[in-house]
Amino acid sequence: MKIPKAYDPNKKEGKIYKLWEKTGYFNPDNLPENHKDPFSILMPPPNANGSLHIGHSLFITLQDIMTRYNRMKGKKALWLPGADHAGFETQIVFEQKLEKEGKSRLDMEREEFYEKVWDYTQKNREVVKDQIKKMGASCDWSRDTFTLDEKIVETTHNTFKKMADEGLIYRKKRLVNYCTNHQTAFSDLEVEHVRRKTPLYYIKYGPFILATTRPETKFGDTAIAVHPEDRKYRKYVGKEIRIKTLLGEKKIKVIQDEAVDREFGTGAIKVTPAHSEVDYEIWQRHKDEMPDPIEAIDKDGKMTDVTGPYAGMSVEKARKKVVQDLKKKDLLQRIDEEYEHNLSVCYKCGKKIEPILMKQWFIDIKPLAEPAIEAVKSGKIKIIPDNYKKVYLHWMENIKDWNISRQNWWGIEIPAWKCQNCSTEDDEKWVITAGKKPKKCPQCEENNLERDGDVFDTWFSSGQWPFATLLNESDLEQYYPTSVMETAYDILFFWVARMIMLSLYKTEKIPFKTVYLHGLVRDENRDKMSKSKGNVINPIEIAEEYGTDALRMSLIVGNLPGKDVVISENEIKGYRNYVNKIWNMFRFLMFRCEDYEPGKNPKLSNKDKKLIDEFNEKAEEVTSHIENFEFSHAAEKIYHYSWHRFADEIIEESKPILDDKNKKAGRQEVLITIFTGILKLAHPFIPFVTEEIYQKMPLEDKKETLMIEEWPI
RNA sequence: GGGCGGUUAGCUCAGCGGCAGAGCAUCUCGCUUACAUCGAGAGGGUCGUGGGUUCGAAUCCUACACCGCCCACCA
Repeated sequence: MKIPKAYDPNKKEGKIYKLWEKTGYFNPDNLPENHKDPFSILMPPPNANGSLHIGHSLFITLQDIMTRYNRMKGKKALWLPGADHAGFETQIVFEQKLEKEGKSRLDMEREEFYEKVWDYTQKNREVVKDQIKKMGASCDWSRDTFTLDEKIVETTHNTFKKMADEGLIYRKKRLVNYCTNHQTAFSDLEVEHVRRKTPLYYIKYGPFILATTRPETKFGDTAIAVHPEDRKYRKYVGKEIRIKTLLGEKKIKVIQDEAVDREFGTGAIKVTPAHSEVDYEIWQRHKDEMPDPIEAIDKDGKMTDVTGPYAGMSVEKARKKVVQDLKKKDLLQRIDEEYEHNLSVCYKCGKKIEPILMKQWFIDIKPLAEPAIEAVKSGKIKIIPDNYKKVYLHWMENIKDWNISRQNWWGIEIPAWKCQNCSTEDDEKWVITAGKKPKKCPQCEENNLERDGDVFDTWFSSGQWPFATLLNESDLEQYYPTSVMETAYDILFFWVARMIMLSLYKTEKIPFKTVYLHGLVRDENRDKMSKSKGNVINPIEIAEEYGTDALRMSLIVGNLPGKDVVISENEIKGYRNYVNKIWNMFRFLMFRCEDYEPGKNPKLSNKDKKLIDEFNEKAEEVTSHIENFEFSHAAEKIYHYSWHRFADEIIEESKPILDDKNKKAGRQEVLITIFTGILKLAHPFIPFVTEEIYQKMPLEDKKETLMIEEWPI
């Protein structure tokens, strides 16, 4: 057998993956009969709107390690892959693409746009699929699921209908986070807060001086609020006072509310329920003392008609003008330019989020949160690392109703129709179905129904991923609840928390037993990788240059749960060397064991036996690390043992022994046994090179693939 | 404002009560028929700071400093 000096991953990996696919063992239904107990992981579906990045490689590697390990352990291992339509995100990516071509979504009908995005995602899906394969993922492609597959859409609709029937869905005009740039509302999670310096304006309101950063919202003022214990304003409380405004005189009531901070500004604030979260809540508490909210800003971020001469102006322009005019009319006391506060911005475009009153669909979330809290508190769901348990519980215990409607085109449409006959402005009559358009309104019995048009927050459907993907009965029975949910810590609330709530609600079972959270991948300078910084490591290019196995090792060693992982090309190069080292151990063995016959069981010396025992001890350690989700330690141990113990010492010591006719056979047996053991232990981490070698090893009872070999110990 | 994590060799990080560790990088020597993508060897650390517990502290407690992250309605 002629064996090249260096292992060339690029030449081999594609072929090896094809071999694995050919065996069919990625699909647990095809595994040999002795694989009984199920093990299941659902892949967090990568977005079908771009290509694989290093973060994907990380989770693919972690999940593949768990899957391959459990498969070798004799489990009926299922790793179910998928792709995410990623509603809002994809719409933006696609709109940017259109913009580059000089086109816009608004030039076409909604159906046409939808079809185009559909085609786009389907193409991308194929690209991503090939890239996942390139990473060596041993997932079951026969169960590959797209988040817009019929069964997922149906499930989503069903859940919505069930919730609506049980009174957990409501549609209400409420203050929502609205991005005037993207023209959609968001849930609280899509809003980011940035620290900004904003001028704080002190405006005269009759006898009051009120501090605000947003003078342009003054047209929406419906009260002045002071703290209940603040004595200095006591004489005004409960009274309507007359004030001079830019639009003439106005009467406004003074109320008391705990939410007012006496230290802020002058201790009295203007209440603008239509454009501020705090103020909205004050209004909720004082409805009988205050008029209805006045909307001064519309969905386009323009001033409304109630603002008189300012109507139609953008918020920014209006603010400048209002400040100017206040000065002119001597209504501005002073400006504090040094004021710093938190500004809400869109997580995607970074532009200011405008809180405005809108009708949206909400989930009454508390009833869902309670069992989700219990599941984690009781330990039925274990979170690794465990400090995230606290983070999860804190969020869950303070959860707010979830706005699930988005004003986008790309996504799953909300199955709700409004009866045009029965609805009034204040009292809308909606018909909610499990997907199909209703024939008539149950009230007026006529068909004058109009679809809502909004789509679901993508996380509402992905939150149902665990049971939606396993819908056929035998899968649900065997693989649900799944064994592990492996994902990044930054989507703990977005996704993991929602999966727990929605799964418990719909199936009355936990969706997974363990949540393993990994960190973000950073460059040598600990910077987050981003295209604009130019520090991205493209996993596909790296895999082509150094091999997927090397990339996988570098992603795993030094990577602890919940912590960010730093990788560099230099490090990857180091693991490329390691992979080659393994290759050369194999080369040495083949060179010196040409006359080795498997299955002969030669007599072993005491020293030989000791070496085997030593390996078994190592294998036990590695196994226990994997069982405890300590993949970094497991990989490091295999690395260290195979290189610095097996190659540096055992092989070196064996050289003279292999020259000794009497001891040779026993030593060959030992070396081959231990090395085969190393291949097995290392397989989940570096599947390609180990498989390539395994295929060429002279072994008794050799399996079709190392993938289904028995785990040592 | 609340919470979490971190601070150990040049870099990335283990170790978490008993002689300071690994990988990468650096330096020296070596192309010896497995491998120069290699081998043999070397240098390099008051374990963030102060206090405490202990026979013994990188490890436990406590205060502080700095870095990072998350949550939060401070207008």
